[in-house]
Amino acid sequence: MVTIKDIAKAAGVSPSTVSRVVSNHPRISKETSDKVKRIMEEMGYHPNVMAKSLVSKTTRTLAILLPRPAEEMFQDFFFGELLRGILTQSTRAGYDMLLTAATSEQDEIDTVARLVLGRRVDGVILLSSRVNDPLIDYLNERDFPSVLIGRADSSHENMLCVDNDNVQAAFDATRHLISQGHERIGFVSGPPNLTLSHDRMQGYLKALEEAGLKARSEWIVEGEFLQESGYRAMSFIMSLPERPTALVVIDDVVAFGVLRGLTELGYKVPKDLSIVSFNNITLSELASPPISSVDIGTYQLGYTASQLLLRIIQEEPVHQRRIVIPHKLVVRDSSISIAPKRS
Amino acid sequence: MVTIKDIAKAAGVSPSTVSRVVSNHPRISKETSDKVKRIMEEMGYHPNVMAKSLVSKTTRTLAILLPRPAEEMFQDFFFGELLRGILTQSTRAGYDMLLTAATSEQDEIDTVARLVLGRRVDGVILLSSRVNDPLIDYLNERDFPSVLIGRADSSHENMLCVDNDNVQAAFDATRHLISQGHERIGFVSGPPNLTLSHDRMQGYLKALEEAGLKARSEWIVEGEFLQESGYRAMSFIMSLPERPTALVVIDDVVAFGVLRGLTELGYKVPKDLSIVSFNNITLSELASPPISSVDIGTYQLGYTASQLLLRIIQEEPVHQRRIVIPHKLVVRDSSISIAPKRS
DNA sequence: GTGAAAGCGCTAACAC
DNA sequence: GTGTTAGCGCTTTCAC
Repeated sequence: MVTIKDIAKAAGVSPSTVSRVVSNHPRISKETSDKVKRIMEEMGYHPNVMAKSLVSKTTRTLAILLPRPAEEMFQDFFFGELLRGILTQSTRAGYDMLLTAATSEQDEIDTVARLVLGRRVDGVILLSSRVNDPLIDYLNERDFPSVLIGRADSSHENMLCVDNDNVQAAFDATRHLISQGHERIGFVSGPPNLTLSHDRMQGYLKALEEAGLKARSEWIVEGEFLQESGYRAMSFIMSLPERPTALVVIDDVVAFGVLRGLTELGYKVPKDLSIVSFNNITLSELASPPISSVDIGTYQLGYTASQLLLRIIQEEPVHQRRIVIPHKLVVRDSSISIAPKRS
Repeated sequence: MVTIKDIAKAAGVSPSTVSRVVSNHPRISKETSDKVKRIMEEMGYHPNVMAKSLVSKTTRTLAILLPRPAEEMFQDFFFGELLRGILTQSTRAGYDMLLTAATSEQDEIDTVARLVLGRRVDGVILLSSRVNDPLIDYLNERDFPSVLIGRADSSHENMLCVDNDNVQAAFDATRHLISQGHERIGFVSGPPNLTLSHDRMQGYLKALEEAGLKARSEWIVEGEFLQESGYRAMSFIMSLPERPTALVVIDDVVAFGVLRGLTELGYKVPKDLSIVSFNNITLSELASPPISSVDIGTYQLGYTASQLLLRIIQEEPVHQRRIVIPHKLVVRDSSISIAPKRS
């Protein structure tokens, strides 16, 4: 392994001079600089990252903290897109990304403690936000540079967030169904401890209320971000004596489960049941029928989060503690009523 | 930031004793150990990762080198599953994962040089293998611990690989179509510089040859791992005066593009064209009709690669330089002939 | 402009 | 069992 000393010796200068050449120190003569650079090239010198960060106290590395259980996330295709957004931005800025997954709740805190207190990374990006998230508490207490993709609950007002307006998004989705003539609309939600589930539920309820429609608790089903979850929700809802004519579904993968179950049972979408969901992954366009979905700007969510985090780390001024990425409802066949239904 | 010295001072021992306690050195008295541990707990001590790796010359970090362009990979849903396999195993072993993407070819070498020569990571996992890959040369020359997910070409015999038997997999897929009565079978391939494309092409050709069927060059189309690529391939093939009755497609996403195009044009699958593809992502089961696909054990591919790499790093004996993960053809509606066709 | 020296936080001989 | 010392590869005052 060739070190700064080896270069110094070969160039007949001191280690500090070599160090200065590497970091483009202003008052270093062009000659020495050129000579040292040539020798570095010849000897294949590369600075030792660990030694550098030991003294500089920065790592030029960010951590991505995967939600637990990570399985769901990976299965959800929009994760790849999110990752791509994060990676593009941070690579461009010269930062590396560390991917970490925790297994248990305790392990989650331990992992982040190791990264934060062990000065392993300069900042973290949190994916998915739960109500009363202990991780957010931990990071907040220590003032560690971090940004959340999602919304922090009210006890964490000063947490940096990149999020969608999920209340509005769900409102829009529900309004759309109402505009198609539906009056009996159900909601298939995700895990109740996620702020995401909570927000979308609010938007759904708000739209119903504004339209003077009543929400019925048996038309609201909670589950996971998994296909099976959609399948189960569908089974339950279709077994009700009084069924909704349309469904707002928390996630495309879940909607796919609903769609699949309906098809198996011989129901037609949108004729028997209309569907609108969220995230607009490739899958939703490819389903048959194609699923109407709210595009949440996944790539931009990741890209912006990474950008915001770097701004904090580099102590640049941050104007807003919460950045809202715009959403857009993409209407497809799954929610277009040919003949609007009446209750 | 609380360091080993602070603990030493507070406990009235020397820094080395604290270091020994941290690393569970055998000959340290239970009393001091307990006392030091208690104080560490109280003061919230966590070892500085950088300082530790500077002296130990290990980082307990592995790099995942994303293929370029990474976009394709991310869009391909099986990437998430692969990542999950890698992450599960390495997290279990106490290693962190660094995710890196390069932009240009030169940048690719620079990136890996920085990681390798800068002692940033202990090993790398390469995703996707190209013919004559300069990265593999680079890593090989320096004897740097690395594992390739895929097959290295013949000039890199000693590269560690975790792979499928892609020749056999494509052979199986093609045989299946032949057994369904097809005699005119086309192949939609991926980028020609990937060993993967090459291997699957070989298997396809071999199956045709064994069955005494002739391969026709206009029935073989190369593209990317993208849906649009499948769409284009479909357009081309369906515009031929003499068309195949079945298609082997390099990847599920591409097959999806083919399927989608066919549906748009009013063709029926499998009646007008049968399809078999590879990877068996969730999508293939969900398509209509569901797509027959070769399951390549994606999770296991990632898990095993990570395991093998750690074995190398820890200098444990490695019995085989190439581990083959078994594949399995999952037959679905897209390739089941009700009425076998004759040319 | 460049060199000498100290130190980042930790580990690992070598003493005793 | 535990302390002392040197040093991992680098940066950064402080001299000159």
